Amino acid sequence: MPTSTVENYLKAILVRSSDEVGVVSTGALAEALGVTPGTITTMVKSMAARGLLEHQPREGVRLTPEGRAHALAVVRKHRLVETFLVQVLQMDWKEVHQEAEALEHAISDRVLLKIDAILGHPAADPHGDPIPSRKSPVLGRGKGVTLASCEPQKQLRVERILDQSAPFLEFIQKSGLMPGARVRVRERDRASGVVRCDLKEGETTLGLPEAAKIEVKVS
Amino acid sequence: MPTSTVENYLKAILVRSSDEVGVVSTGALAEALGVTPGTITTMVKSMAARGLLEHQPREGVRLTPEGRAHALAVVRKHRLVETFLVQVLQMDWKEVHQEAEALEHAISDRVLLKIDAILGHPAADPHGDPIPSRKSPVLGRGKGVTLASCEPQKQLRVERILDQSAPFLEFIQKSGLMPGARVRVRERDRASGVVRCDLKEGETTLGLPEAAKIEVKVS
DNA sequence: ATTTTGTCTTTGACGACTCAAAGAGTTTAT
DNA sequence: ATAAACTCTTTGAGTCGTCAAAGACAAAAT
Repeated sequence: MPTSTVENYLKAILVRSSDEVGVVSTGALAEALGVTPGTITTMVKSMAARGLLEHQPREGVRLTPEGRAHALAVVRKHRLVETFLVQVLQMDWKEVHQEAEALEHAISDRVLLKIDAILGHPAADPHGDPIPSRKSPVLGRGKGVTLASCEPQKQLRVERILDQSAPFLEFIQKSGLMPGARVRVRERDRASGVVRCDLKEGETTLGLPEAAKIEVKVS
Repeated sequence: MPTSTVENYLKAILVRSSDEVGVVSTGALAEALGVTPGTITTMVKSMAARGLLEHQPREGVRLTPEGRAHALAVVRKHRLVETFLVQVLQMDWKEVHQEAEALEHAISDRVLLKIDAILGHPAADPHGDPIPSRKSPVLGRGKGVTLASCEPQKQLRVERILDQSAPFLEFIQKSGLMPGARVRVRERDRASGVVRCDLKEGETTLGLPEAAKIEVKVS
């Protein structure tokens, strides 16, 4: 049974292996996990020895089917727990990511099944991130249109928030841009790097990089 | 912040320091925690250095106020989680102890507050163990009468089960001796070591050591 | 083609937790 | 009172996850 450290490594690799080959550099992992590059090399070697991933020295790392399956299970746990914390325990939207970060390693499959059932087998968590089911290799990230890339003036619906940091989520909450909200891009100015949107509660303004973290759908 | 290992040591000491002085031998801890005596000595020294307990070599160990407070917080977490798993997640009575053993180290105080509120601030967990509140030094164990020590023929009510092992809990469940159940000792035979009880569902028989694990109250 | 720069790996070390086995202290028995 | 038995501590060692610093490699610049 992998330790929670190993589970965090698996998750970090999975989330960052979006391209076809699914290779992640050890440097990117060091950055993501907040440890030194040497630590990554050491851990990666031991995980490779355990069959969780393959390591091409100086190239990068790729999950094996087993590693990938385990990583997906952890992500599933994380997202179901987040959903549970919001819907059942009524916790604040911007706190649950941090809480789930700890709980995902402590919750058994038995408990997870109960949670999943109580929630009615949800397809997405409170940030709009899809919840992988027990077998599907789902994990699309940033495939869709965002507030930075959509056509202006169209009626949109917020689908997903691609940044779980507390300050960003707080801004989202304050401005009413949470998943499900209706929104329309009134004006986007490449020169000033500003996006101005209309929504029910009024108007809001944000920078282009921030707008790129809000996935939307024409509605 | 203590690691979960340290929290388990604290809990083990608290639960075993029932007498006045509150001293626990390192041998008893080794037994309880399933590690070798040498390991206990080492850990105990480092915990003493951190101010969580006092260690009289070859005498035993006693929690400091700080250690005791932390131990109580862990026990509170454990018992609230157990109650939550049974009442909200509808989990099986005999599974929740094991689950809570992991969750008690991962759940934040924020989440605990929500759980406590949803449950309506319960005073006891599903086994009848009292849930310490944030300040009270409550932790009586085995103070009351048990099926092995009560007067026969009296109408009793099961208060508390003093053994969380799955096989024992299964027996309790099967025979209907769960907390709250009405029961009467029909006959107790010291020679054969057998206690025979009547309850609504019929009759049940158990050994004296087992009967001593069932705390009751005259009703 | 060399050098520089940047990234990745190796090496030596440490803290937390653990064991096995040897040593020391205390209690009990004879 | 001395030995035997029991309990506790010490010592040496191992695993896991980590760092700092030194070394190796590859890509980019001159």
